[in-house]
Order: sequence, then structure tokens, then C-alpha cells
Amino acid sequence: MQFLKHNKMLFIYSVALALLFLLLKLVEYRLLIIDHSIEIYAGSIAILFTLLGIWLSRKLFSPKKETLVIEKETIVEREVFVTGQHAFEPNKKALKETDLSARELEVLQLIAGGMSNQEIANAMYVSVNTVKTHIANLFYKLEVSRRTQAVEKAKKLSIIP
Amino acid sequence: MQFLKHNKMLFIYSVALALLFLLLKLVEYRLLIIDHSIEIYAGSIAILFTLLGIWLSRKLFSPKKETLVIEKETIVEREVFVTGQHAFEPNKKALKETDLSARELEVLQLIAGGMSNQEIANAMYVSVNTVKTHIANLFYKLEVSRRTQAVEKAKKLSIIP
DNA sequence: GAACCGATCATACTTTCGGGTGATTTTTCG
DNA sequence: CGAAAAATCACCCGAAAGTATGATCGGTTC
Repeated sequence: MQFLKHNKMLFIYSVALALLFLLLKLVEYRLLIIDHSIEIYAGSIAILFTLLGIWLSRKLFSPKKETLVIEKETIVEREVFVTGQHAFEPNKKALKETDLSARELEVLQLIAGGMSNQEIANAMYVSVNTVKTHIANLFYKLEVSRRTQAVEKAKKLSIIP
Repeated sequence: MQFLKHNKMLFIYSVALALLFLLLKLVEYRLLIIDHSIEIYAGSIAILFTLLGIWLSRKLFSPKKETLVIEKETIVEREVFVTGQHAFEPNKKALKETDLSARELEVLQLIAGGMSNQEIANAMYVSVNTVKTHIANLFYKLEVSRRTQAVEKAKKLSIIP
């Protein structure tokens, strides 16, 4: 009985199928009297089961509406209105917790500015390799693996504007 | 002939159906020799057309699977001295000016969520190549060349939260 | 019914990122 | 001072991102 409990849907489908076959049986005997009506019979079955297939498919696969979870911070207020005008002050507590170094923070800000590694290197007068190292460390500290994620997280933590 | 041109898919389905019937005809003659095998015949048709129905259904209805984006709140401490939190409303004017399509906007949002092209492709049930195309178009429309820049610009234009 | 657009996918190629490892030089601080 | 932390750079490799081009298909529009 445990089976039925956990497979209610399957059970229903099976019963429905069985009923359909029964119905077909009846139709069959009725049609067998008339000779050469097998085509009609086959056609009926075909249409019926095509519809069944469609129904089944929709019933079974339609809830495939993948719920993709995206973490989104709702608190963040964008200072688009001129009235507020307060400058951004970083969340120092969060900043300290991330343990980012000054250089790493700098790189992070430039990443958020949409710059490439090469551009960041030029802007900071260091080599691309150095930039990469900073980025790798910064990723580790922010527990991310992509620059877009890093920017997202940093903004969420109010480390950057 | 015009009909065929504009209903190619329907035509293909019809032809496929016709072919199936033909095949069934062959099977029929083969099975009619053996008496009382009508049940097997009917069963075959049933299974075949159930599958056809499933296939049809998936072919016709599946592409419209929406990716439901759920907002998951994560509490972040922050000194907020702003009037109150207001829900994000996109700048429709800016959005219209950028001329982004629905799909492109979708991709843009997922990019902002820190997802990779592959992840976006999976979430949207399309190939990575398609995602790349969308991204390329979106970059052109936003006049950027990197995803971080795209996110930056989109946020600045209040196209995305 | 032609013309156009959006969505989809492909192939091929280049560039950029990111991971891993190791090394040297400053700076900082107990 | 001397150890620890930060900053600097290099090299390699594979994966991801981005560019360019072209094709099909379906729907809209005039």
C-alpha cells in the first residue's frame, strides 16, 4: 500500500489506461461485425492515443518550470535621486571581515568599473600577472570564482558603491 | 503550394503521420494472417501513437518553458538612513532606448546574477551559442564589450536592479 | 508575398580569465 | 631584528568569454 501512496499519479494513469483498453475492447466488438472497418478502428486508436500521449506529456513534463534561484538584495537603494545626495560610505565591518587588502580592494573597484585585467594593470602601473594574483586572492576571500560574482557580492556587502 | 510554404511544420507532421499509417498497413497485413492477433495490433498502434503524441506535445509546447526567477532574501547589516526601501522599477524609457529584446534582457539579468554562459544556457533551455549571440547583440546595443561593463551600464540606466 | 526581425544554433578563431605554483622584494609590526 | 603579511612578477594550461559569419525558421508588417 505504500506503493500506492507514493505513486498515486502512476496508479491513476495505469487505471486510466486500463479503462481505455476496455473501452477499445467494446469498440472492437462493435466494429468487428462490419468487415474491413479495421482502418477506422486503427484510426480511432491512433487518434485516441495520440491525444493520450499529448495529455500525458503535458501532465508529466509541464511542471518542468525550473525555479532558478537568484540571490538578490532588496535593501540596496540606488542614489539616483538628487535629493538624497549622500556619498557612499563603505560598510567597514563587512570590509574588515572579508579581509581584503588595499590593493585587492583597488582591483575590485576597477573590476566593478568594467575594466579588463590589462586595463587594470595599466591603470595601476603593475603587470597583468600581479593583477591576476590580486584577483585570485580577492576571489578566495569573497568566496567567488567569477568577476561578475565578485562585483555582485561586493555590492551586496556594500564594500563598493 | 503557398499553404505548404507557410505551414512547413504542419506539412512535415502530416507526412510523418501518413508514413506511420503506411507502416501500420504493412504491419496489419502481416498480422492479419494470424488470427486473433488484433489485440497485439491495437496495442502496437496505441503505444506508437502515444509516443507520437508525447513527441508532438514536447515539440509543440515545450519551448515555452519560463524560467521563474525567485528572489531569495539574504539579510545584510547596513546602516540605512534612507526613507524606506522601495521596489525596483525599471526605467522603461531607457529600456526602450537600448532596444533590448526580451531574451536579451533575460540574459542580461542572469549575467548580472553572476552566471556563466553555460549556466545561463541551462537556465534558459538553449545552447551556449545562442546565449553568446544574445550577449553579442546585447553588448552592441549597450555599446560595451565585457559582461561587467554591461552590468554596470544596465544598473546605471536602471534597466536592472 | 516580399522584406524584416527575433530567436535559435553552428563553426571557427582569438582573446581573456582563472587556477596552480613558485619566487623575490617590500612593508609592517611585535 | 626577524617573522609575517602584502605586493610584486613569471610561466603554464585549460576553460570561458568574445568575435565573426552564416544559416534556418517562424511571425509580423506593409
